[in-house]
Amino acid sequence: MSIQKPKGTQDLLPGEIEKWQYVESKARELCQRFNYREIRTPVFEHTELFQRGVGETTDIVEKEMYTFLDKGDRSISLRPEGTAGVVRSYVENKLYGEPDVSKLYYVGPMFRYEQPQSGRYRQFHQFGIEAIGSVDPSLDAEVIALGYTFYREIGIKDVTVEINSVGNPSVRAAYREHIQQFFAPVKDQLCKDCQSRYERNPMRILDCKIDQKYCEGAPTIVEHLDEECRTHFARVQQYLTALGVPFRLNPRLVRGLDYYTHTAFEYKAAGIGAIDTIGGGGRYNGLVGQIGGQDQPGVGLALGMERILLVLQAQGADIPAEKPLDVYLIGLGEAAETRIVGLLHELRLEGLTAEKDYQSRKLKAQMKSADRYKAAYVGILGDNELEKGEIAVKALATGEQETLSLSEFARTLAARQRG
RNA sequence: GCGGUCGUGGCGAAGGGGUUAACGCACUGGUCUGUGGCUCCAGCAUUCGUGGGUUCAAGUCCCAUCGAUCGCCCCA
Repeated sequence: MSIQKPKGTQDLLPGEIEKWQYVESKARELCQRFNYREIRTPVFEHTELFQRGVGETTDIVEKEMYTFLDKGDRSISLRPEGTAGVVRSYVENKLYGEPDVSKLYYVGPMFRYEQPQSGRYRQFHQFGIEAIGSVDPSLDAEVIALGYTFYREIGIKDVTVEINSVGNPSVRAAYREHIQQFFAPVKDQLCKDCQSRYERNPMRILDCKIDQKYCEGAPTIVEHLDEECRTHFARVQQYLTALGVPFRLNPRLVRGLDYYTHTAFEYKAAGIGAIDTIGGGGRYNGLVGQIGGQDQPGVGLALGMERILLVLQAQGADIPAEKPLDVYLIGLGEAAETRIVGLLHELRLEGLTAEKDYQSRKLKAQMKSADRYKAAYVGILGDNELEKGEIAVKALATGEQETLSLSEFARTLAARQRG
């Protein structure tokens, strides 16, 4: 059997790739307006970076990483998310030495070893931003607003923004105990998953679809925030309102990465089957220090490209397709075919999109081909035209045909197509 | 890691033990000695994901395996 692509990966072929290019170009353009600059970091890093950054006990690190030993016996992992690498680079390149907040964005592949399903792949792509160097809640709000604006501008409808505060480490430790106490009496009635969540990540029980009945009246983390956390969260909400970003408080929102502090948020939209999260992020004060830098607070987000495209498709959004051809050239006979090659190049140098046949097909087949390419013009050159120094030019849309002189052919069509 | 469904030409899809594997789309050629989109005609799978088994006989039944897809966990 022939070789197939690895499970959970995809080939993005012409026809599909245009959609990616559209979404990516919108992302870059938006980042420029918000003054975020691109950063490209390796797709693999030392495994330790993710263990320290993402967190030893997270699902991502525990069971989803592509980890291997390289020839120097170093443990290497394909990046499962973007933040750790960006923060590592921030530290390694001493970007904290710069006077302003570092506002960075990235677009690229991430890797997680999971069973694929709708909207989930082993190699998937994220567009993300990171703003490092400030605790200002207006920065949290800006990050959330950028994501929201992005969805709006590429044409996704009905995006919901959910926010929560997950406090700081000491708030969270205290809250964890509260919630364990709350569920302790019903612990044995909880579903199998929640029984393990009880130890590992009790906040997740609140998210469970099966055990909702036991969740009523459960303490929320928001009720347990200390003064500093509460103030920060309130300010973020004020700024979001000022920015015109509608949001919903979700006291049960918990993210799967350990590094979040204070603000956590997710974007949701329907259209990907069982999955509705299309992006998320939060603040990560403490992560930079954990990775070994002089401590700096940060906030960021990551949006799933595949999920964006799935939602766009589900909503029937029209995404720019491939561009039609300006000119298709047909040469009849050896002399004409030779001349066609030069003419084709002239057209291309003039900036037009031009093509010819490479399969020695009949005139009729070449016409069909031009039609498939949606060519605006077909140039037909035969012996009789060649003798007169002319070329027959047919406009496919109208069927009208004219004769142009070979010397001004390229310039004439270029002028028309540019206009 | 676990569970459901599915794997037949470039694509969509019939066939559910019996001699030559429907049909549609696309494609190629002809109808039209140098002009596309329409019509009509012709051509286009020594073979049904892979491996093994049952049988006189296997796309068709059984097992395994790989893959796709959807779901669980978790998330993008």
